[in-house]
Amino acid sequence: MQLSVKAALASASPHDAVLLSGWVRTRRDAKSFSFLELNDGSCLKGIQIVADAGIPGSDDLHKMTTGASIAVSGKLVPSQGSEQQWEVHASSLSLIGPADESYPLQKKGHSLEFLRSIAHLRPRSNLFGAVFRIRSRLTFAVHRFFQERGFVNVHTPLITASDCEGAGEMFRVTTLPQGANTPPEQDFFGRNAFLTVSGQLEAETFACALGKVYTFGPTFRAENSNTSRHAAEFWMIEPEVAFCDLAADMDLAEAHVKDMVRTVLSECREDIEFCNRFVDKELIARLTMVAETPFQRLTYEDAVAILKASSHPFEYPVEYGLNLQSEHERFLTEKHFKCPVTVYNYPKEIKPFYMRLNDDDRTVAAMDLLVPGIGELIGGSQREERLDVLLASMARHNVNPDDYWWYTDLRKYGSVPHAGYGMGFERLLMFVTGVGNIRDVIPFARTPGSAEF
RNA sequence: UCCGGCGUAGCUCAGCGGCAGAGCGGGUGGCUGUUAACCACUAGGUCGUAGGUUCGAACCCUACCGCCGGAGCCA
Repeated sequence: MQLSVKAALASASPHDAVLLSGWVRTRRDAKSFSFLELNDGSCLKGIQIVADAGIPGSDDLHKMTTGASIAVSGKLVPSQGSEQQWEVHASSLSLIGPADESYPLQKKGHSLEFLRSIAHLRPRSNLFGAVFRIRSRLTFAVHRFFQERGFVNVHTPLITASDCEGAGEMFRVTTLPQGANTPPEQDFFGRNAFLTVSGQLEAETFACALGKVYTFGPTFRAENSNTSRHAAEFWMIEPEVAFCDLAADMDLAEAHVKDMVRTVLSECREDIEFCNRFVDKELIARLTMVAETPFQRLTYEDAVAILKASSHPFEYPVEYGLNLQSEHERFLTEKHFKCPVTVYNYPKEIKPFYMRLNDDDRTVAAMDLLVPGIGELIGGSQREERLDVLLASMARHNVNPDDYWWYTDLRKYGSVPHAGYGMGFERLLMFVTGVGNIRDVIPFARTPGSAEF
């Protein structure tokens, strides 16, 4: 019977004939037999293979070094060793693909920086195996969370012609030859085109038809930002809900974060425990707190008051009308409240044109959800649904309404209050694994000056 | 893009003006129901690149490249 290592380790009873295949992590030879640790990626742990000298295939044992791929058939039996419940007594071995002495992964730990330089091999390490199994499970959980609540998934375009969505520099998409000075009318789309920085505006059109929608896909930013929390290509989750105000939007965001955290705690336990042991010793305690504690919620104005009243020495000034800096956000969530915090109602001057103007005429219905260790995990808002107010806001932000005729149309035909937010999927992964660099939670990171693999 | 730090063996690092080093990993041999096994031996180097200072540079200076941390922008 062909078994994954995960299935073999979870077996309830011995088995006379099993077949496993995977990669050798380590081998220890005795005179008359060898121990092999076999890992196939199905789970964190490997299974111990006991191979007596002389069985079919044992002539190749010396080639079954760390990194080699092999197939093993034999019996699944209780282990005599104290560190595992089951092991396989091999009846035959088969070397599938050897790995010579240049194989770069050792049995012992490597730095994350080195593993980044061998991104094609790092999923074979314990940490990256765990991170990418969690990433997969969380991808599934995102869809489950929204589908269970009646949301419709929308595939918004990756190529867009809106050239100023207010979310940073964009990559241009063109088929024109390099250096050509051809007008955009002669380009592939008959105009300038770019990789999307957000599916929000398109998602709004679908929310104003299907009610509750979400997008979950890659987005692109051509910002030259060189930090551990930014990538040029990253995945974003963007729900958009019709007949929804900011309070309900914040409720959804909080439920969403809690659901993601509970998912990894219950469905990725072994991998999360590995992260807790080797990445961040506070991880499980923090995630448990997040799953169980209500999030704090306060206005931007109250947040500024708290920051001004604190004796904490901030590098940047705190003043109403200025953006909260990273150090301010982290003080609120890590030091002051010691739990996730949602800050809402920001001054209209520091937020984009599409956010709904509040009755005070000074603030917009925006919210940022801040979490310990990461800072901003979610940014969202109630959208401006009143055509005249939206047009005034566009004018204030120097946005040409003609470029957004389809967006303003939504306000002309059956306009409704609606709201949504964006959650960076990699930021979420950093938060639930404790991994400190975005390059280590995405399979092949694209950052300024770096697109190897 | 700005500020700071770091580039020495496959990996992690020490050496900081006078013979190029250690641990791990690799190879060879031994030993052992072992499990980051253990013991012995052994191979392995353009000290990031280019220039400069000096009798002499891995070490001091300059520029560039790369990486890391922080900041800005944001998710």
